[in-house]
Amino acid sequence: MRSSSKYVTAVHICIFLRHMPDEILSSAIIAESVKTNPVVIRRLIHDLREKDIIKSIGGPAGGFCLARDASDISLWDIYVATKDDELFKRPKVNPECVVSSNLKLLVHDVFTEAELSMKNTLQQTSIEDLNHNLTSILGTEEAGPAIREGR
Amino acid sequence: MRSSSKYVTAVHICIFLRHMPDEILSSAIIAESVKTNPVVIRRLIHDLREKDIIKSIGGPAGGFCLARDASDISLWDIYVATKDDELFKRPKVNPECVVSSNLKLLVHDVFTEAELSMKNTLQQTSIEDLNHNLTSILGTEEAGPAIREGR
DNA sequence: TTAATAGTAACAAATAAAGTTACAATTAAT
DNA sequence: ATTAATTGTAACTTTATTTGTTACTATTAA
Repeated sequence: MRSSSKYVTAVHICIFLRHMPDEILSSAIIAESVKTNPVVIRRLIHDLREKDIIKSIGGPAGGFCLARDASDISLWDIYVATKDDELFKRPKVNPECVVSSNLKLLVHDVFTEAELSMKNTLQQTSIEDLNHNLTSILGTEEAGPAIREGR
Repeated sequence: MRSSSKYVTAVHICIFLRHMPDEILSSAIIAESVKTNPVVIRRLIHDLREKDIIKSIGGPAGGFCLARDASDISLWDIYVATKDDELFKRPKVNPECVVSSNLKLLVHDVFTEAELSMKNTLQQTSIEDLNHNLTSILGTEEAGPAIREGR
């Protein structure tokens, strides 16, 4: 996994779970698909569980599946669930400098507005939409999807 | 400077240069204000120079100033100048997985649209606007701005 | 009771970012 | 011309963040 690709990896996992419906997938299977460690997957899913996007089942034959309908999970929902920092990180404040000490206040409104305008776009695409597109892509290829499922 | 706060630091520098008009500020002075090393400032300004946002003057008494009118430098201009990665970083592709191998294609359009909607917002705020707001903030405080200029 | 799974903490390794040193190029002042 | 202060940039070091790993407890189906 590349640096801080948490969000896109979470999107990957959600599409993956939708694409293999009616199946409970273990962190090991998901980790194979993302090419990472099962613990990394369980950690990432922790955030998605809190927002009721993915649910987990314990015990043997346990694993993960979407917590609600894929059409009810938007890219914005996943963005909110996985973000832990501000969209634009600020350098540490220098109280000696009038620009630095007022910077947060100066940019707050416009940065908030920028994030909200992004929200309007990301809200409009659901995991169901993305899985639908994926199915179309696979359908137009010569070979059937089966041999490409790979895991 | 905190991790990857390049963009907001660039915004800081531009406001700082506008706030001290008719002055050529050295990387040492700017570094003091940002609480970092002069070389870090020169490196950051490199990106802004390429986009004609800041210009540099060599030799003794050299330094930096805005390359064009502050009202003609928007937060979007600075965003474009300083960004070096995609807005949402993707994990490395796993060609064995149909979701991973098609992920870029699946999210490309909506992520591009999200960035464009952000552009619409960031374009509307200029360095002139931010400096104007800063001046208002300082004006409403009890003490005059002079003793707060600090550097 | 067993075994396979999730949840999570603690730690290690890898990667990325920031800071530092050093020096060539430029240029204003003398 | 010489000097000195500055930018530009490369190379390297340090620090911070992210990712990966190990180890363990809790849960639960068989």
